[in-house]
Amino acid sequence: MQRNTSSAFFFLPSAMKKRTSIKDIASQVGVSTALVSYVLNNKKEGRISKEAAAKIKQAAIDLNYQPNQIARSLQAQKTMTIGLIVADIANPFSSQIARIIEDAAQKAGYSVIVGSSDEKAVKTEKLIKLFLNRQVDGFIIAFPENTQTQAQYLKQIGIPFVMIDRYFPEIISNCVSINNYSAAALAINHLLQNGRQRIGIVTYATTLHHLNERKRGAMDLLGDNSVVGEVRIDHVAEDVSASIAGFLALPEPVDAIFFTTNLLTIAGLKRLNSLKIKVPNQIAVVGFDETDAFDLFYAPVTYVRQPMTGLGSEAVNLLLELIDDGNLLKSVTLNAELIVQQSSVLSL
Amino acid sequence: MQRNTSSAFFFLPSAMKKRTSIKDIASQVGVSTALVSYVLNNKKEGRISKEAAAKIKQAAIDLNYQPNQIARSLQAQKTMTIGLIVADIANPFSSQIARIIEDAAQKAGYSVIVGSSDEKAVKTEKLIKLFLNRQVDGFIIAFPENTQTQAQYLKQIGIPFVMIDRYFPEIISNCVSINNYSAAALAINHLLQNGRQRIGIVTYATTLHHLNERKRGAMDLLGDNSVVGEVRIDHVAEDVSASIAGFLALPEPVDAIFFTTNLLTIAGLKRLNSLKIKVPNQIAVVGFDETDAFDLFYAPVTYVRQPMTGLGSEAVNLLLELIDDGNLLKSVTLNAELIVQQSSVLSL
DNA sequence: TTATTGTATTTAAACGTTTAACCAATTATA
DNA sequence: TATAATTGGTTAAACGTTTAAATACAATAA
Repeated sequence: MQRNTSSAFFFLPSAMKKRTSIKDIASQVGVSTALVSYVLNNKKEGRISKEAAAKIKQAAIDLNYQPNQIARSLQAQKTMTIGLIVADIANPFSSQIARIIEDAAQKAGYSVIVGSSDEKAVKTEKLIKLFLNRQVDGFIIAFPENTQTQAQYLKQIGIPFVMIDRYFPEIISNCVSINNYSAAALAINHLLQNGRQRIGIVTYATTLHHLNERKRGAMDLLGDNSVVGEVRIDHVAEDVSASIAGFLALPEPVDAIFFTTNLLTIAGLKRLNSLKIKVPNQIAVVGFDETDAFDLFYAPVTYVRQPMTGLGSEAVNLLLELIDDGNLLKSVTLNAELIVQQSSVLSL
Repeated sequence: MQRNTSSAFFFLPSAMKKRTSIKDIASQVGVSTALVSYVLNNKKEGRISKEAAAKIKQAAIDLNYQPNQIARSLQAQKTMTIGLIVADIANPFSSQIARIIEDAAQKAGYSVIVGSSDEKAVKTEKLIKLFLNRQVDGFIIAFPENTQTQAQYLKQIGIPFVMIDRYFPEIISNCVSINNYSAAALAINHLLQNGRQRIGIVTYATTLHHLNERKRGAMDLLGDNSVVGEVRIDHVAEDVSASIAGFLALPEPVDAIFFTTNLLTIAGLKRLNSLKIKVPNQIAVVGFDETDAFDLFYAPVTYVRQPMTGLGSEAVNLLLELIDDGNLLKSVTLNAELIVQQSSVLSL
């Protein structure tokens, strides 16, 4: 019985055809695998005969050769892969950043593997382990609360990583973020300049430094006039409603609200809608982060716009530098801008 | 001069510490690497002495051993990785799907590597090549226009893949999508039942079958009463405005508009806003796909809701089945539902 | 005694690359 | 003519796993 390749193929578990390797090219051309590798990688230029090179290149095309990146990674001890951990890839802030990082990484020949932490320390740790096992060359991470241990671990094992958006002031490490304090100040100053006196701040009940900087930036300007509503991350709708209710029940009710994240802003606007509170007439609103939703609100929402492209591309740049020189220590702080729309200005 | 490990470490290009391998465990315990592998993978149970097993497990913990998934992949010819190609990960539809796929894949021990095609055939092809080189075990792809060639190529090389959302009727292959025809019919019937007579359809000028099914589902119900505005994908704002202008300039202007995607809906609402057209009084609106923006519109938008979780998890399930049995041929069609809100109903 | 069976472990090859080191043949140099 | 240099290529090891097959030893059976 004759057993050609196609009958052997019959016995494969799946219908998947075997891919051609450097070995196949070598045996077809009648040279060593080393030579094939040299030719295909343009190494040892000039030290290889034109004919051999031509034959090899042709065979590579004929056989539709595609290098096996896994084998390459194993040998090079480098996977050309970046692990990205965001809070939730379904959140527009995360997905926009992810997109920018994807593009920037791709330009440098890197792929990105993404995971969502859901703001949970355990999930973060799991993802880090998982990505480490997959031998990523470095991480870009938006660390959730209480993950100092994980950040320290990464430092300890010496793998390159950059914190994005979030950071721990007590851990010196590479970081790309905006100046949250002044971003919040921007928002509050704008409200004050537009005649608002009592400004409510809605933020998360959290130890996350970047959010607390936003709160601090706002409160430092408001002094005794500031009122804060704190929202539990797993009770957003409920606690936002409660915060707003609290603001309105004050002897001197608020005439403006500053929300410190996009999700809080959206929840807040929904609540204000259902309370039939007119924006900006009764209450002025300033949000954080860009989303389509803000533009569709009857009074398009004024918001603090983070430089997403800057954040993403700087994070990738920094990581690549870091991969090159593990001892580098560098942080990038960008500035946010205020996009003024109708939700905060009576005259508009 | 003494050269201990820490001084050797000094010469590494980066600050990265070497990870411990199965070989390190083997030499520390004084056994072969094979035995270590057997123990750590719980193979050959009962055929290994308790003491050896215990010593190995302890050493693995002491040395903080983490298996190298790359080496494993090379040997197993399986990377436990899924390649996901979406139109644009920054689009909420894509990122929601991505999130669900990420979770479902993770449960099965798979990681996901994502790429955005930007609706371009060339980018799709690039990503496919890239992911193939990275030896993904299978693909989940939302194919853009004119990528039949790429789909055929995947079939030809025999790698498992499932089309999600988009599909080519002429290519028999595994697919997970909604019934777009009846989804559109759902929207139109609702408008008709609410007394709308002249209904404009805003859709992309495209050969994408799923979108044309939406158009067909709508037009079949409307017959001669239907008017269609077609939007070029790279001129969304401009062409949506033109479409709406066209609808209004008709001898018998439209009293309702059905948008076939989320981006079109958002662009349309912005335009209606700036034209100060009252929704639903002057024009009723039905959109497609869920987004926060719809709820923040002054008349929360009625929309066709795709079962995102269903789509994502079915896609993963199907792909896993396919990886198991490459000859399987199966498609999953889910139904969409209509979320009725104020944008389409006067009485609400 | 020799074979047989079991148990515990090792050997060695394989996965697909890359690359330092080596080798053979030809040409140039002393 | 011997030797060095150049040209064009090969060998073999390595990356970190897995795993079929071999082996070594002890206990049991014939």
